[in-house]
Amino acid sequence: MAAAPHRGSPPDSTLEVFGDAVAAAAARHLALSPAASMQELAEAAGVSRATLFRRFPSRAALVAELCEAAAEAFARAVEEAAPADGPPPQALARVLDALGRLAAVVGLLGLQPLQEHVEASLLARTAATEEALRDLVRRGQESGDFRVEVDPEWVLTMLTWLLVGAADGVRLGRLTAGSAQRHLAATLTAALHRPGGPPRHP
Amino acid sequence: MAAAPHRGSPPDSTLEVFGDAVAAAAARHLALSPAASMQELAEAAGVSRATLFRRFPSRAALVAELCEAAAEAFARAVEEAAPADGPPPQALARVLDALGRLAAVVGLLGLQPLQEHVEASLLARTAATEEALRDLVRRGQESGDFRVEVDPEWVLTMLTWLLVGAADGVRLGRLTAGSAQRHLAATLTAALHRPGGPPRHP
DNA sequence: CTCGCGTGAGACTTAAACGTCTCAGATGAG
DNA sequence: CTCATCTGAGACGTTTAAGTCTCACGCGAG
Repeated sequence: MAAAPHRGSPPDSTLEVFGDAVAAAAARHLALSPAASMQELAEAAGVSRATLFRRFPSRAALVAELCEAAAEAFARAVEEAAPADGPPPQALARVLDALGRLAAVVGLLGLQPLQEHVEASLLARTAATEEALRDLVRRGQESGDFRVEVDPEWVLTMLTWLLVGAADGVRLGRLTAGSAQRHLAATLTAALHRPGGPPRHP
Repeated sequence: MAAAPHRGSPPDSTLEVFGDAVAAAAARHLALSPAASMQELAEAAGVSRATLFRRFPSRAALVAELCEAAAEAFARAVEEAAPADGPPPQALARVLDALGRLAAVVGLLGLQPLQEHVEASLLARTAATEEALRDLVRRGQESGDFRVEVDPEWVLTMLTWLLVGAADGVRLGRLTAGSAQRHLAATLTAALHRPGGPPRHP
């Protein structure tokens, strides 16, 4: 009987990422339990299995749609943080702040086993975003703010997997969302910033 | 647990972790493809499905055994690095060196979806190891070598997931095993070490 | 040569999940 | 009131992979 419990103000940021409540609930459950069946996902979303199939033609389509929404959110967050603008340290801070808030939402979806072509499509969607982040790293290295010995590729790896780790730590109750976000930012900052002094512009 | 067929000189470090060649091959394939069927795993190991079932009574048993071997290797590597001995910076370096070499072997197995009780058993096995690592962090903080604002819990999270990330980066061809290991160590070191000066012992 | 052991091949049963379909009840608009 | 629509419940067929079993082959030991 509980179709759409629209109450006062849903503090749930997954909603705005995944569009509707069913998708959001399914995403949450799928993140905790990657092998969940359509039955389980329907229960988690509070609808019947039939309704879930009406909304998503197949399980693969469901997973693909959720992962694409997550990738989209990731890409938009980075874009809005404008990594190409202003001094690299500040740009990095903006990016980390934006991504930290996404951890709980999209982190664990990164673990989802995907079909080949879906994974390729996701990589294609985020390729430009990743390149923008690599550019930021290189820009900071040229300006003297960031360590030159850090591979931009490793920065992407850190970003991706520490996001997942933050989400997992929160899931296991080992970290709070706030502390995870702070530690994520602090770690990336420490890894990138040169220990000595910031810039020198000859 | 069958006997180990010791032949000439296997250059494959997965062998010594997983005991026999069948288990090692299955582990490698399972890491790349977490949803692989017994058919696929048998082919990857170069044996028939029947033989795979003779070696492992069920798929769950296979996954459990591989993950337990990985956890065992992780725990042993940390123990042998003696995190409680000597100055914290050196102890940390030993631990990171040992774990970096394990990345390719055990990293991706951490992603495996496990049954509840198996996961619990793994966590129980590694609890002491994790506590030893937390102790190392705290010891370094008390000695003034490490930043006090870093949560030991976050260090474990970083360690775990950057290990996975390193393995994944190598799998995707984005990083080489050597560079991944170096970056892993550099990142943890940068995240932990105090930027100013090492110790002060009043 | 012959025995015994392990392996590969493949048939078979079972279990679980996917995906389709139908039908009855609830709800809201006109 | 009536109709259109959406939903839940559940039956149903299909597929896929797990797990079991049998049998024939190869190979080394005695």
